[in-house]
Amino acid sequence: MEGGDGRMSMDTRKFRILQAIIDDYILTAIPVGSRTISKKYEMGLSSATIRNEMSDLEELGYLDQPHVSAGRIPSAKAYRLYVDQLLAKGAISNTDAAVVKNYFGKRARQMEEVISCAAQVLSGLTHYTSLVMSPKGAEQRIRNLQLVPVSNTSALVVIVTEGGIMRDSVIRVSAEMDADALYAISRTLTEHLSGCTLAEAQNLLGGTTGKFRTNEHVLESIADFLGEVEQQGSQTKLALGGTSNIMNFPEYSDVEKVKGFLNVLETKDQLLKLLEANGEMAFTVRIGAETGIPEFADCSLVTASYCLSDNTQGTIGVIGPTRMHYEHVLSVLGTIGKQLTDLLMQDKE
Amino acid sequence: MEGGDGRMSMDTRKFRILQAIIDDYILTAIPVGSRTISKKYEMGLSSATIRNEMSDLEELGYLDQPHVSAGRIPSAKAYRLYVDQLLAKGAISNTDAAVVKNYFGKRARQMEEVISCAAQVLSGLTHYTSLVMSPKGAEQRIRNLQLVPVSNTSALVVIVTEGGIMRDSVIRVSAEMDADALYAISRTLTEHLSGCTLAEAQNLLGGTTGKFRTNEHVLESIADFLGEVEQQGSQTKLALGGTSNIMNFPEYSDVEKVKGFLNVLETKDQLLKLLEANGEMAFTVRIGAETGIPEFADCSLVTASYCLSDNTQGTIGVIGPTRMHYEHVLSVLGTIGKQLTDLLMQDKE
DNA sequence: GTTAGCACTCAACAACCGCGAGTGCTAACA
DNA sequence: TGTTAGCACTCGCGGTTGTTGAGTGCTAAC
Repeated sequence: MEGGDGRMSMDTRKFRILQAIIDDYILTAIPVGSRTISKKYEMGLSSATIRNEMSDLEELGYLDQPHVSAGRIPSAKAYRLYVDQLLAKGAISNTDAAVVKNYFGKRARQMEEVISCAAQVLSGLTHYTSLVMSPKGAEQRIRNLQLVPVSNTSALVVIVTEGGIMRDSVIRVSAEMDADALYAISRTLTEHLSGCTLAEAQNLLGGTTGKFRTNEHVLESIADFLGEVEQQGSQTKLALGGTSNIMNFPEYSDVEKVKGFLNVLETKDQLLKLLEANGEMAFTVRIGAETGIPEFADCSLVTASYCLSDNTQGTIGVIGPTRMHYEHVLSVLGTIGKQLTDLLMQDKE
Repeated sequence: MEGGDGRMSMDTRKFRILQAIIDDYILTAIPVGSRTISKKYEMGLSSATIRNEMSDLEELGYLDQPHVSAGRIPSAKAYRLYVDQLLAKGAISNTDAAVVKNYFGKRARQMEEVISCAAQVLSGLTHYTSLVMSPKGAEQRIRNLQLVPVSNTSALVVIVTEGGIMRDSVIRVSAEMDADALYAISRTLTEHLSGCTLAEAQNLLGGTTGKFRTNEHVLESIADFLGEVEQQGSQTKLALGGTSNIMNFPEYSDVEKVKGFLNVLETKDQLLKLLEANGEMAFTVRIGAETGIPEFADCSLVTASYCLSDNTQGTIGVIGPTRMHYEHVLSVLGTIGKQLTDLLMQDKE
């Protein structure tokens, strides 16, 4: 057979047939037979010939057969080939950036809002489940700290860090402090703490009581708050979008499977691990078992990264069935990633 | 039969039997037969007698029969009776308040955080889906407005309103403003605007340019922001918890039903309408069709209210299958409602 | 190398059947 | 008069069986 003997390989015709099978299966989710290929996709070949090729493709590991009298479905290896070829070609078309830009409002906002908005856009455009992960909070240095009176006995602590990230919290203050007094404290604190990391600032406040001329209680509260902010900031944020989209695919017509899927999404640590291992690749595609999560056995995870500043980067991704519309997803991810980078870089200034 | 003739009514024995049926069905979700009742629940009556009573109960509309050779299931009317009697009895036991209190952190926080945290607690304790709605934002009066420098060309606007609700946003400012300049503006603005509603303040800023000694661009940005806050604040916030809990119930072992259910949850307007119509009742229970939403046909919605201040109240609620564990849900709702009221009242001061 | 033809396989679907849980009715009983 | 045992009846459920049809692999002819 073929070129002489037993050794058979992937020629272009086989590849074209495989491509057709993948395309059809992505569209319909039903095993595709030789007749379908020879008729729907004009190959100029009879079903019998296709059949022979399909048999070869199965032997090569690119096709699976659910049972003997069913059509073939692409194996993970097939998707891998398909995706690699897609990425090698490099020409990932760009989704209309204007559309995307429109989704995000115009205002600069808290990181969390941006993250969650991006997740909405991403799942809206792809119809899959989306993940958006903020960068691992690099050490934030304080730029400004200010107390704003809220009531007679409480004030709002606002912290602005270099990353442009702000956080606030209410603390109690003694009644005799008016706005000016609070401002005076704010100035002093900012003077001493600006440029410090959150941890340093916390130590500074905790250790040297009396150095600042105000009552200790307030300093203590602020120190506590700094600790909290640091903890919160250092842990990466994760937003999900379109979690129920998975139910639109016949692969998940079983409630138990859906439950398993959603459970994984809810326990975010697993996801974080998955998203962190991104490397410097523009795109990462994990197909089926490559995700390492049993519940995602017939899902693929496609991720891309965006940059917050020169050294910190976040990840955006999409989860859907392995028969995912990779080309479209890659295109959308690329566009939104770029968009997000722009948005956050400018925000920082 | 019974007391003379055709006219039959609900005596205590019938009631006890109905109660047993409801209890059993809530527990098992399978139609309950006469034998089960006479054996598992010690009535001192034979299955034949129970059978007669069940037949009567069906005629009275309290029981349904999926098909002739199956047991009976409680009708909506039965649940209604059951719940009404539960509410009349009044003795809704209190869930351990300490446990609940623990779930909420200690710090005072933004309304949204509290809302979403409450939803988590609620679904965690009940294993149903939970809804927490913030009160329709009553007109908020400004208490304080402050600009905090973020970078050379941008500042954070912090607004504190009487409700204790704070909001922030970044605006651009000209480069020559330092912290003191911003503080000066803040003082002036606070002086002029404190006590105003957000809308009034917006008008004031928009109309009388030049009255404040600073560049118009900043005032405009602040005015814009005020408008946004007002709009955001006036629309009620809604948080959900345990949305995927519904899949734990055999009533929703069909993916299509689950999808329908989750879709309703995602289009929040329907829910808001449902939650708003609460009245002054401590508790509201809507059973099956009473919800007015077809997708909730075999769900019940139990709501309770909490108070933010004397005149504004929010709603918390739970959605689960009609065979819901009402007693427990009412108890948890009561406790969390109280807890929430405390938390927010104190926060306000 | 390609293709028509044919025998074969096997999931999906429908029809069927027996089991058993549960009922309603009747007649006997306290 | 209310309660109960007994019995015939109903009908969903689970398992089996038969049929159909899509799809294959193989062979032989082109």
